[in-house]
Amino acid sequence: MQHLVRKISRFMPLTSEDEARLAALAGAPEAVPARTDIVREGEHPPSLFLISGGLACRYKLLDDGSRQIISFLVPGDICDLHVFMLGTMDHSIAALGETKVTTLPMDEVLNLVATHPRVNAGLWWSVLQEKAILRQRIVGLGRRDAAHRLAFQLCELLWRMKAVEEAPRDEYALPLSQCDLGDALGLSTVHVNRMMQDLREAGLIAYRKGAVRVLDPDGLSRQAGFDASYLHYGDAAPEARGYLEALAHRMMPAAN
Amino acid sequence: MQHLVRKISRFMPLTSEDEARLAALAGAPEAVPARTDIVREGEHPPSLFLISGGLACRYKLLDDGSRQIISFLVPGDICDLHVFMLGTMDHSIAALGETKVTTLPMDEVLNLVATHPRVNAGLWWSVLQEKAILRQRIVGLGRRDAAHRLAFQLCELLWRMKAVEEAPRDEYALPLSQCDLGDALGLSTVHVNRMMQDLREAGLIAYRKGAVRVLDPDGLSRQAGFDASYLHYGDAAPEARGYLEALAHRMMPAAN
DNA sequence: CGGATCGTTGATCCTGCTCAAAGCCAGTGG
DNA sequence: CCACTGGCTTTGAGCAGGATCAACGATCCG
Repeated sequence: MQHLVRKISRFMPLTSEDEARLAALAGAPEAVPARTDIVREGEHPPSLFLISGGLACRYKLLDDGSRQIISFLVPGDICDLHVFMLGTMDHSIAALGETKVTTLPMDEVLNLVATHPRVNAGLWWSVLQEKAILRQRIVGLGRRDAAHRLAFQLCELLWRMKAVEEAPRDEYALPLSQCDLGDALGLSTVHVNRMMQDLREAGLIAYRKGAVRVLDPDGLSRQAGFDASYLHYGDAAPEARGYLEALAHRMMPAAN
Repeated sequence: MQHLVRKISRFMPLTSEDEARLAALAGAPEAVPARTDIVREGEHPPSLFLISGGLACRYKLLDDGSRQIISFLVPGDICDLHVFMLGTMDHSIAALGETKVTTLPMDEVLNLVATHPRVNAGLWWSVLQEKAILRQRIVGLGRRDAAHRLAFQLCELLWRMKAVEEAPRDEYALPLSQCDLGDALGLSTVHVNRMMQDLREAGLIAYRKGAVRVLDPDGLSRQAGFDASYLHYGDAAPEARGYLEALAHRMMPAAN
């Protein structure tokens, strides 16, 4: 839960009451083994799942058996926030390495967001950030070559991990095979391997036992054409604050 | 504005008051010439722009001068709903053919969604639908070949156009060049041309003067591997209704 | 030790890109 | 009315980024 608070705080500070109420939602983290589905396409999960450790991914399987990884979920990300509104999952979510998942009861979350506008805004902001990440991935898949895509992905994960304080000294856990990476980047395993070697030989990254260390963040960013502004950290709209105060006043006249 | 109401109604019916209040927001539609930017990357638009006719796209330009079209905007889509919360646009939006744009004053929209939970839900639903469309596009770009991508895109636009009643007899306006289509599908103009010919020769579509007629929707869907469920029309979560009623009660105790 | 999974390397192939040129309009101006 | 122009489509030929296929080494684990 601390991860979620950190992520939202990157956008807009929460009050200590907000944080306390959020923390009160979370049950005990549950360990999900590597390569296990957390939510499957077509289901309608009864609660929300918060990634509180490890790494997961959204993916779809195709008729021909191939798989496309749509996005990665890092600690602080919520698997199925959208089933607030949508009936069924249109994709699956799986743990990549061993992953910790915290269950948040749907009705309590609904109650919390109905009474705590900053929490509400923070959760919706994370939806918008995810959307921005998806857009950026489309650009990469459509118009960048393999080397750029890989470097970009490593940059993005570095920034997102840093935002939740999971990348000390520019090093973060990346518990996935080159095959997984290929499924995410729209490349073959073999080609991922060769690109990875290039990055290592260029002295930009080191990779050992499921963890990446970015040796030269600036160099890697330059090589990737990476500009973190699409992640919108610290980029709240001026209206958002005013809107929230208005909402807070409307919803909780006694408390304000 | 009628388009937006139709789109939202595909998800959850609005009351006649909701519709009236929405309609009251809209000023006169303004014509934007083809190939003109509506919103540019880096800006922070002061109002919301609703596409009320024609066709627009979100896109990013890359350092090397190439362009990736991220998604298409059909009538009823809102350009910059996310600047509710995010400070700056991380991409641009341009009219493809001549497009009609209606301006919605930000503060009035904020006021409306604060008091009309069904409208609020409908707008957020459209954000979630857009997200689902982005995910599907990632799958296409990462793992489908050129023929599938093109067929899929034509299917998606057909379904979205039908949802806002802009595709009578399976025909809809597609005012863009094959170059634009290539920028959307991650293909070269030349290759789009050849794939298009294949579809025509297969008797699946006809294309003349900026309009596509889908001659065999089932055949095209089969060829594309298209399954419309990701668009989530008519797929509201059961919780959504209960949540909305609770919100409505909380926000407007007098009105309910 | 045997088996499974993953990383690495080399050889070959193919989808789709690039380059180039020619046809096809629609608009424009003489 | 016709020549000219510019944007778009169409076609052909050659090229290349990355896929595919296949094999081998490394590591882990029962």
